[in-house]
Amino acid sequence: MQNSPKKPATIEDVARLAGVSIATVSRAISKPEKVADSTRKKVNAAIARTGYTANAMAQNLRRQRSHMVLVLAESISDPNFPGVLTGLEKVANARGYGVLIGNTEGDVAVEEKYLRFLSTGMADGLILLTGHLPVAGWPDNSKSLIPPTVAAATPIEHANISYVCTDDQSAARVATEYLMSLGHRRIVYVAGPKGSILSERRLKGYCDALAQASEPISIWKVDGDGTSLGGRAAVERLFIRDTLPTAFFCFNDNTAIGVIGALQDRGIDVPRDMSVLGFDDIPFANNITPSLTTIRQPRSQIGEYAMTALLDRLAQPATPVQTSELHGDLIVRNSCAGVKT
Amino acid sequence: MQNSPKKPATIEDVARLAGVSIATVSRAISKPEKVADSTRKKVNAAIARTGYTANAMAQNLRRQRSHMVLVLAESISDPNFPGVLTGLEKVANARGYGVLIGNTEGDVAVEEKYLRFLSTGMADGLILLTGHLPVAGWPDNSKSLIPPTVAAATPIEHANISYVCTDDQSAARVATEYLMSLGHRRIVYVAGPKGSILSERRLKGYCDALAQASEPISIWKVDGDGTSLGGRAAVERLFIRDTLPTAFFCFNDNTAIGVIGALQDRGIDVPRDMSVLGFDDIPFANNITPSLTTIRQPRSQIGEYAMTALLDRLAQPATPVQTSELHGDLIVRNSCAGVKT
DNA sequence: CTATTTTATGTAAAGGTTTTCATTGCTGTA
DNA sequence: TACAGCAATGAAAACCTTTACATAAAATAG
Repeated sequence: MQNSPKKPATIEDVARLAGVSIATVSRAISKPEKVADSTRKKVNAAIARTGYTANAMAQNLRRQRSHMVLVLAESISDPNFPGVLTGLEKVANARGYGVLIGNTEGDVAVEEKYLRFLSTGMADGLILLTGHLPVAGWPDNSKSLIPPTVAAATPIEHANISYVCTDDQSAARVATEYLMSLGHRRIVYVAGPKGSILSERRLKGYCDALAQASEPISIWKVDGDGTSLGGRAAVERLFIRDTLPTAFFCFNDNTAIGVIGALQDRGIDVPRDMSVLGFDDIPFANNITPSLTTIRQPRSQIGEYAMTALLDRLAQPATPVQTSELHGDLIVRNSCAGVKT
Repeated sequence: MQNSPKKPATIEDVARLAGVSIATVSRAISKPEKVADSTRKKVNAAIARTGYTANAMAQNLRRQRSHMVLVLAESISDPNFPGVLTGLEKVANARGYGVLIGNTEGDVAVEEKYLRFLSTGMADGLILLTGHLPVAGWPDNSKSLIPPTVAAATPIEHANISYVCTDDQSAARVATEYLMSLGHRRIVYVAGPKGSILSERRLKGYCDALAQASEPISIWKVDGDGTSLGGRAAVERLFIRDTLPTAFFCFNDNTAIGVIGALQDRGIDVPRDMSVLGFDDIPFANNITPSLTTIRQPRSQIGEYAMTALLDRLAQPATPVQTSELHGDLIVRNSCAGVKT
């Protein structure tokens, strides 16, 4: 109720009001059992009266910890991002950490800026959603100290970096097997961006499934770029040929949506005439017509695991680098059907 | 090239190496013109050799500024969020500020947690994307100091808070006029969530347009909730009645997508039989069939304006509270057509 | 009742900057 | 020649905590 003071209260104000030393106030807050009941009560009363909150910067400076984690993302518009971030935030908050987001848009200069930021000590750890090291050779030949790092959603193979992502290969195998179980034999894989590790991993699963078939089925891969436009373009290129596939397994849902759109434009009914299967289970997968059969990435879980791995490492630097591949479920909706006889 | 040191270099290390005092090092960095050329060169060399980066916490403590802004969002999955955030980040980064994101999911406890966080001084300012004050009565009856605040995307009417958002009313009027120009006279407004300020603002614009018509057109409003399911439900309820609308103006694109889906399920062709118009121009608006005619919210611009307003206020506390309503464009695609004769 | 341990508190250093103020050595003017 | 003014630098205070160490008082053991 006091008229708002110009300056926020410091620990010294509290100490004076409570008639104790600042050390006692500090202890009353952080190690209450170390302080006498009566004093603790006085201190708490003083805190309440002054509206005191400890200055985080002073704490951080003293403790040499910022209790912040930097998340570097290629693009926050990526439909997978919100889910992963939710998971990241959930465990970060639970453990008293804040989450800082850096949106790089693939710009190396921006990445470097965030790296410098990191070296100012404003963050204790780094989560990479970019799928690559911030700068070539980092951290090995970097002058500055680098903090614990974990890659999420897209794996990064590096001795010093844990990663957690979907088990793309198994999931892609399951997806392809599902199409095969519907009778499809001409299944095309619409790939992701050139050089995408994720696309390679999914391609492998697709090949695995094909290899297991009783009769031989040949691998059929066309290029894409992970966007719906890329999906459309893939369809256009395919229709120049004589033989057409009966099913599409797409690198991701965006691609699948483009494929479906292009097929519909050509008067082809999905799933009656052709089947389309995606990957990701983005929020919109259920909103298009036909609703999309796809693999669900456990986004939130990926975030939770990644942050847990990072914070464990922060708390206990000796914790070994570990990688987890999480299971992705096949979500059956209406974009796949039995092959036309 | 030196073997990585256990501890990061401090300003003292640099000073020793350069043979000057720490004050000079500090000046050489922040006010280069205040220091002799020869010394500056020595200092820079020392900085390069040590790989020194100033400890941000110590700087912040001393300067009483964290150079961080907290962005409180209801949900980072909101399709408008990435665009706004991009704008926010753009100007924040350009002006040396970091952006911290708090995802409240509408949980008051979480909001309060972030508010406490704010009062620790870890952020200098607050951007509210939530559409409401963090806690009832805040900041008026709050004990703790509250930092400069601006609301973005959803206006908050408060004497102490600037806001920047789309000029919903004008945009909604333009949208409705467009439908009228196509010959529609039975236009239904599918509202947003109960009590949504945004929905009210758009409703007003819709009414404005109707009021201007040469012949009287009656207002027709049905409930929705801002989701595609809400849109579907609205259609179901509508089809119990005798008279049907010829056009839908929807609170947002998600609603519109639900409406289109429900209409298609009933065998109604959009736009031949009925027209549907959305609001937002979310990334997916172009990916559905038919592609969605809608109002584009200038998301990135909203973010830029909001952050500019906040940082201006931070730099110059006397800057008056100001509100901006930005123009939203009508994006004509394929979900609206002339009324059937 | 003394000697020892335990408990509660205070003092002061440390954490890494920025910035005010004081000092030194010049340059140029009277 | 002396002095004002200026440029370059350094010493030290301030920012606000946490915590190691010291001290005093109280409890326990012998």
